[in-house]
Amino acid sequence: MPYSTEHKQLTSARIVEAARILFNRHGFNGVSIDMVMGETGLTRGGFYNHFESKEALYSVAVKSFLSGRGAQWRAEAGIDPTRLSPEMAQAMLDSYLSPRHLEDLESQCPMIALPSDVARASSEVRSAYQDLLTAMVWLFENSLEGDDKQCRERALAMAALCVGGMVLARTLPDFELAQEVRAAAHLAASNLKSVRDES
Amino acid sequence: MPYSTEHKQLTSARIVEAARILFNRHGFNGVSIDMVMGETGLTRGGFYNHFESKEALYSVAVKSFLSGRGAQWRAEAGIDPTRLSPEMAQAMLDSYLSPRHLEDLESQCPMIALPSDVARASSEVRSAYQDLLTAMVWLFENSLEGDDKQCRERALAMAALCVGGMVLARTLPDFELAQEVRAAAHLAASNLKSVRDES
DNA sequence: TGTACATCAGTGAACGCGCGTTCACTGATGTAC
DNA sequence: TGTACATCAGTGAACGCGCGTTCACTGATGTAC
Repeated sequence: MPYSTEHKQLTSARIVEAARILFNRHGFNGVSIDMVMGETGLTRGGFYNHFESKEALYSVAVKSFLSGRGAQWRAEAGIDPTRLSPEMAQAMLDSYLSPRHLEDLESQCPMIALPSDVARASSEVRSAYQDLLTAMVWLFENSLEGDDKQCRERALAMAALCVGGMVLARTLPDFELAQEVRAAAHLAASNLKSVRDES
Repeated sequence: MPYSTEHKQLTSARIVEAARILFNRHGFNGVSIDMVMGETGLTRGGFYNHFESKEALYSVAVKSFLSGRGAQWRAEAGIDPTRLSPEMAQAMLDSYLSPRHLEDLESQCPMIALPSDVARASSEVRSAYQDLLTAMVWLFENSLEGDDKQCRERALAMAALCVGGMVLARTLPDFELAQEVRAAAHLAASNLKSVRDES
């Protein structure tokens, strides 16, 4: 039994982390296996000892965000999933819709970086992406107070503002306008925290 | 002077229209010059009589939406840019965030179809995309009533909900969840129509 | 403790394919006479 | 009206490159004795 099994797992993890960052920055088509393996300190051929295809890597890289860099984000923002409250929801919004997140091409949430790639990808990739959204909505939903149905509606709208606002801001070449969109999404999402009478 | 200049313009327009539909459906990388020209009823080589590059075509195709298929959408939704009102804003939201728009891969707004392609494209493409957003925000902003600053903020948030909600819904493999996101975005955007006291 | 061995992570050349772009050519068209 | 001509939209073969994937090989490692 040459090489411990941990050795291989560690290498896989390094590949995934390099891939997550590269995909975030350059999109699915903008990244080659060569780039990923080069960044990991390995060479092209070895890739297929670890993953079946480029697309398989992609879905693992998206999934890795939740427990990896995403967990770090949550910790930094002071979010504790066991003690949810409207203040916690606000902390998430402040972090997600922050100027810092808008500019962080490497460690941003993959939902922002890759939406149109994902919309046309395999069902495995799409379900990895959906897992991220589901987790986000769950956090919002359980942080809010009030009628259940309304909590869910507001949580979903918050998620749409978070992801949508950032995706949109990211595409705009005019920096000022991009920040305006981000700030408006932040304000609108914050206002969703408290209940209001519906039309 | 062989071939009238209109002949060439008409051909260009046919190429652009075929491209718009194909890009909408398959994304930038999913479409080849061959496909576009084939759809137009021409062959590969002639393309460069009309456009400098694939990316140049892309930006023209995005721009073409506003006055082409987008104008048709507006007409069908009963939107008259010369008679704006909160009801007009509601009509836009109803149309943009409709189940029909979610399923219309061909004629959907390009802002929904292509965000992550655009975020990494040339500045020409990005500015074409920004033009669409600016037009959309302008319509919302001038439809709303109340304090100027608040009108703009609400208009931007509405746009973020429209584009973001649809982009997000489009990526989700679970149809029910996708519709839930769309509906929640629609509700939240509708609520932004009327003023409310801010925190 | 030291040595032969089996395993398999990693190497790097090669394959095959798609596709953006180029280019020499064709032929339909409008113009000049 | 008819004919020769110049133009240029359109053709389709070819080029060149990048990249996902394959494959025969290498060599580092842990194990058996």
